[in-house]
Amino acid sequence: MTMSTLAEVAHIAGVSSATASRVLNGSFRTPGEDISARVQRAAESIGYVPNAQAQALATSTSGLVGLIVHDIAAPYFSTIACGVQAAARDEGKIVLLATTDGTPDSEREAVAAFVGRRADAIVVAGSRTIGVKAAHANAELAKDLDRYCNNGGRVGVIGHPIIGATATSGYHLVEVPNETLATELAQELALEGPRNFVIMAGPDGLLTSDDRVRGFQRGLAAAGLPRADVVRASFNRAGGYSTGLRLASGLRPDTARRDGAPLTVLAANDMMAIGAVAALRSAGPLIPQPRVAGFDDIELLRDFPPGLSTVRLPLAEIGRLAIAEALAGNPSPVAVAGKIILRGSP
Amino acid sequence: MTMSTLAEVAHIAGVSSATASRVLNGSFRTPGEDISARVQRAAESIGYVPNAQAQALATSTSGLVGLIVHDIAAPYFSTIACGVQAAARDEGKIVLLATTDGTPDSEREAVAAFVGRRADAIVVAGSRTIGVKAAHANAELAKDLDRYCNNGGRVGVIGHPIIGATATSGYHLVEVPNETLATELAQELALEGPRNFVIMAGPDGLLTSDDRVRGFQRGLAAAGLPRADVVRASFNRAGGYSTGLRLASGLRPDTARRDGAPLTVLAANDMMAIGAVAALRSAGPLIPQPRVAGFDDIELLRDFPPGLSTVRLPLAEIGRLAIAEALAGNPSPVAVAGKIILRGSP
DNA sequence: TTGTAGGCGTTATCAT
DNA sequence: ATGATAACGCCTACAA
Repeated sequence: MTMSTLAEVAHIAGVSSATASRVLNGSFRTPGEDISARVQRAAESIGYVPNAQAQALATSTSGLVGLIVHDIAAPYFSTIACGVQAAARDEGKIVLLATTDGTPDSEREAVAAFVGRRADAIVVAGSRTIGVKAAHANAELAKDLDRYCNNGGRVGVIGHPIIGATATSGYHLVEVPNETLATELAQELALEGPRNFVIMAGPDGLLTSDDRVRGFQRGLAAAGLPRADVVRASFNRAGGYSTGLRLASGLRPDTARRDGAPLTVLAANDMMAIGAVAALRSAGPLIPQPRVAGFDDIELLRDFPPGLSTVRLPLAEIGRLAIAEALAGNPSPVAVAGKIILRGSP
Repeated sequence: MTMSTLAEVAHIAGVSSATASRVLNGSFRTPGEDISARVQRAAESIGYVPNAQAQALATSTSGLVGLIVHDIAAPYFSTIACGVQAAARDEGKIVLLATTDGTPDSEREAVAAFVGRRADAIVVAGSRTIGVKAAHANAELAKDLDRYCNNGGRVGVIGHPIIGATATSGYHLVEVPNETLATELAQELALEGPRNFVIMAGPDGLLTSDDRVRGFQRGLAAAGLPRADVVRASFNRAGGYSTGLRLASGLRPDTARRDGAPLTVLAANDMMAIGAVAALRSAGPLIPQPRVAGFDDIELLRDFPPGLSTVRLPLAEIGRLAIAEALAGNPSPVAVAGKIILRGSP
């Protein structure tokens, strides 16, 4: 992996490397016409590609931005990544990707890798998890990010501030009104007639999930309904499927709720919702037919029958904002809007 | 973005930077116990994080791998990216992401950026497009990649070799039997009874799409059926939707095919398929009900009713292989297996 | 306008 | 075992 260098170009063109640098990478064309052409030709002839690492070292700006997600294969994150990528390209940055499964330890690793690369900004897209097990790693994560910020690094955070972060500048939050939107969705759904609600959530302590659960409960309360039971599983399709099976087994005709009102599952995200739908369907026809609502409005699910009621989040825009605000150094948090999407029959 | 340096650590610990380097980053613990501890403590105290760029410069190995996709938000690519990411992490590399929409020009840009960063390997995941418009850019792309290879770079390619590439080493191909699998799928589907087949494909010249179309036609021929019409659109849901609408309008009761056999759409990927399903559904109930088959077996679509017949590709494994083979320098191409998935009813 | 020289943060080759 | 010192490839005052 040894490629041609500026010095070689300069040698071929018969100029100093300073001059070569100026014509090839310098912003203003201080050099003269003829010499400039000579250098260009020399560079072209040997396929010179500037060593960005060396440039970064010399200029102390890497042109890199880091993106941390739980799982790039999940549509939620890949859509955010799309926005980040687009914005990064607009800014002439290139993106470093890390996936962490949401574990604070891998998040620390990812941050360390990005800081080591001297990324100009880091976007933390995945929601954090609080709780005793994660407490130490979270504290360390905050410490690492704080130090990065104090050294001039910018971090874009989606949804929730970094827990325990104290740096006074460098953090840029994209606020997502999860709780409010969840409240609205639950209220709308409560309007549709008598239902038995159950909430399908991610692990306790996963902030995004917790926000949405809280919102659902608030919405139900506002509609004069009792608190719903909360069943928890992993925050993805598999979690939705397994808890869906459990629910289905409780819905067999012989164990049907006495009031006969249909069940409505409020899932904390679309992936869980779709898992629940699949599980309920696998249990055969149920009467009354349960309904399922999700959150995020994953694009692929929009065509899914029966239509899933959900909350649309501008995911790509969220990603775009996270990186753009961070790079711009805009101090105040920005908020995005969501939209209740009511779909489906049964 | 100026952080503490090795020299600072060394100064605090009262040793030379060479020694500090050895204890902090050197593989073997040549230094003595006490001095080693002093350095560790010094590093910890100021939150020293080695500058990977400087390390890269000194060792001429960046620890970076590049990934080029058409669209990271598309499940096909995000699943591949997941495999790439996992394999990269196993190798201690970190991944650079670029999205190109499949245009050869952006692909060149991405390659240039990665080469500039001196990536240890580059994975080109998106299928290339051939044709007069792209000819020049493709040639340039091949030239850039060739040079990268000749300088010791590794490139992992998925599906098709780089068009016009001539470097004798450095390329590592993951073969995907698109044509064969398409043939099998078409044959299986032809077995299910009399149908009118139509092929829904991506743009002419998009290699992956072309392979699949060819395979479909071969399968139909093997089943004794005539060549199917090929309708083309963009290689995604939108393309499937728009051509689906066109098909639907040709299927109105008053224009029904005279032989009354149901229509089967062979879509060149799952996204087009799902778009077609949505379009056909939007046209209201049709008799006989058309069927749609896809390709890729996108995970989210597995729960989709009516079940889509499709071809399962081990996408994450493909990504993993592409990067692993490249990094390992394994000279011979590797092939992956696919699997016909028959699902659903009308 | 062009060239010279020093520095960016590490590693690696020497001596010591 | 440790410490100078020279690269690594580039940029940027500063001098010419």
